[in-house]
Amino acid sequence: MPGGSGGGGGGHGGGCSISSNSGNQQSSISIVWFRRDLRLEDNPALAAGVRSGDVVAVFIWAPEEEGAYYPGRVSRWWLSQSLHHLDSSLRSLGTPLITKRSLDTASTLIDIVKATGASNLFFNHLYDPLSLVRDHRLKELLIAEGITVRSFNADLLYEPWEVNDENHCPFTTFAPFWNKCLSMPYDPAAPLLPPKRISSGNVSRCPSDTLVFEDESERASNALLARAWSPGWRNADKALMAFVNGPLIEYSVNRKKADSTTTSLLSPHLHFGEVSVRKVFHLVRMKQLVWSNEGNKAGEESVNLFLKSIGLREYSRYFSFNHPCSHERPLLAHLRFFPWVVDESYFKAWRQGRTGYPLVDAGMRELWATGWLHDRIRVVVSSFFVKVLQLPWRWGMKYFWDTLLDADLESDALGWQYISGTLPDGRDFDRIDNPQFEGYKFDPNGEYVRRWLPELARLPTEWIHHPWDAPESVLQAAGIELGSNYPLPIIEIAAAKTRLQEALAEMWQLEAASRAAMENGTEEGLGDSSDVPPIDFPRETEMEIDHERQLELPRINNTTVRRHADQMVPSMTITSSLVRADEEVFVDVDNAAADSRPEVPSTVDFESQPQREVAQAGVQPVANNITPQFTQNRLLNALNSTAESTSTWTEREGGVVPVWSPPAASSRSEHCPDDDDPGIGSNSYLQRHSQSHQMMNWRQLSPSMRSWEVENTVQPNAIG
DNA sequence: CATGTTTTCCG
DNA sequence: GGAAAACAT
Repeated sequence: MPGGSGGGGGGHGGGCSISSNSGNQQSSISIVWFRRDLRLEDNPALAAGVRSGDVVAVFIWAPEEEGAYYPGRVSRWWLSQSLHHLDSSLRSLGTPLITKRSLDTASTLIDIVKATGASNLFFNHLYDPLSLVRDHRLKELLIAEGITVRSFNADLLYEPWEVNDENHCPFTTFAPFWNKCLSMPYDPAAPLLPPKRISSGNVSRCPSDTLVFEDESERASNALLARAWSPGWRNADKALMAFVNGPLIEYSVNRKKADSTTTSLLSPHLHFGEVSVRKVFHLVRMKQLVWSNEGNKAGEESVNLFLKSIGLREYSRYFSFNHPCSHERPLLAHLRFFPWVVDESYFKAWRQGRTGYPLVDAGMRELWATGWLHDRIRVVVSSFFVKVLQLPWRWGMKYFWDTLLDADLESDALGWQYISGTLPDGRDFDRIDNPQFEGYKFDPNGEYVRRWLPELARLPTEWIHHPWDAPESVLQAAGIELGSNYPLPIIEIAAAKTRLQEALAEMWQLEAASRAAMENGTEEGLGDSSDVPPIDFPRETEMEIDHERQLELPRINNTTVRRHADQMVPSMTITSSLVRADEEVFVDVDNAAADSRPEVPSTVDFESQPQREVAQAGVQPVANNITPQFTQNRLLNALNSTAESTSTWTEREGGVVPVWSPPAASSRSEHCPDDDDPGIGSNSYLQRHSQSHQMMNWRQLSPSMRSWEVENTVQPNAIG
């Protein structure tokens, strides 16, 4: 094995636990670095800080480090609210939250160390590719400064490296993974209680920066979010309790509904770590026990289903950890050859909810207006995106990232790969779901469509999910003129099916050609050139949106260079100006507000929706240089700073820490570190080519790691 | 009640 | 597309 391993400073646990200045553990000062674990309850890093003495609680805002994945507007709104909440609760226990604006997290942390005299740094693990690399590097830097660094699992039931199949290999499909999680020999760690009080480190020389999460143009839209959501860990806990004691029991019977009233609505809370997934798990399992004793079949079923969705979140981290480029490249190798349709007008129609398929359009408008979508509808719109429009899934993923309140890189990457059929257990590649049928399945009475597509509000249920079949007289009576008032289907499903067949044929052809080229040793030619280049998110995206919304939105002036693709959400005004009151299209807002559970606003003014094609050929020039490539380069640069081509594990106090070093830097710097990953073949490909199908990931690069695993069955979260 | 037929459900 | 479940005969 190539020696050294990145964890040079680490070695064994003892090596890095040498505290500097204070001999007395009791009085040492710890930095507790909050990231996506914005809670006081069941927060192992915070608990460790409190236990070892004085605490300096820190949040660092360094969005530039996120590259292409600068958080979207609604996501930033949530973050700002959540931080505010965290700050107040920390203060009530005795210490403030220090917030810092930074371009380089590591050096900011070192500055804080110097300003406060801290000797420990505690934080909880993250599993997205950027964090894996950054946190590892940062850990080494701080250790080199003489700081004790410990990190913990606060986000998962089990760390990714704990869950393996009988051959000690990571699972490549969800079902066995989740079965294994549910039958582990030890339970997930029990949730920790919040500290009773926190002794504050001296932060007088460490002032907070004021963090700015929204600009003027965003304020109005953001104000409306507060109507529907309450960020913050205390509120997350309330939401959890409300769900577990309420809708959970009906979860299984309600899963055919498109509306949000029966979902947990926990995902944004979970994304920011406002609630511990282990707490969710334990609570839900208690319920399961009770219902199982009562012989409540439906209740048990509900719990299993709900836990499965928790499992998917868990799996998304697992997946990201094992395949650090999962947000950028398909897992199945042959998918690299799929000829995606790079058509920005399709993309635009999809974003605007003007595809001509009511269920899809309703979903896209809900997403646009509220930052929220029921999981079912996410599947509908994304599957339409990939299978019917055949747009590159990464565009869709990026749009979700920009618009969803619970945007989550790992979950969304998994979701889009699942939909795109790029996972071994993903959806069938060649079958297209028909939005018309799904419409009658998830929205049998058309209520959902009518709520979000006022222009179809008067169409009878019989035609609501396929207006193109409706007789002219019916359309007239409903005030619909297809093609002007509401679009005709952007693509016929039948046409989409044949087009998909053709595309797949082409994909297999290219794949075969590439493989042949490889075998002839002429991989230069086809192998390289047909490697899917990173797909740039269309440049004008954010601009178009601005233009189209300009009537009602205060907008950033044209010359401003937006550093990120973002959405501007139309104002949601409580109005009946557009739709007559007697039509009952809109839910009474007061009633909605009276509900104690957070609810998506149900009233929207769609006056702003463009009613005719926006004739706009001129694409605004915009410097949107933040593309996925940018991320890749960043990742690679970070990786290149550690020289060894090996990966290994390092056990440190407070946790097992993944240490990730890349394969030796290749000359193809534009590629992902795991670019040589052959991915997994389809079944047929797999049989033909049994060697190359293995999931090559960085874990397999290191034989040393294997032996480590065998020797150590440490529970990483066991602290104290 | 067994058997054939249609529908539903897939992570 | 194939298994399981619901439905029909």
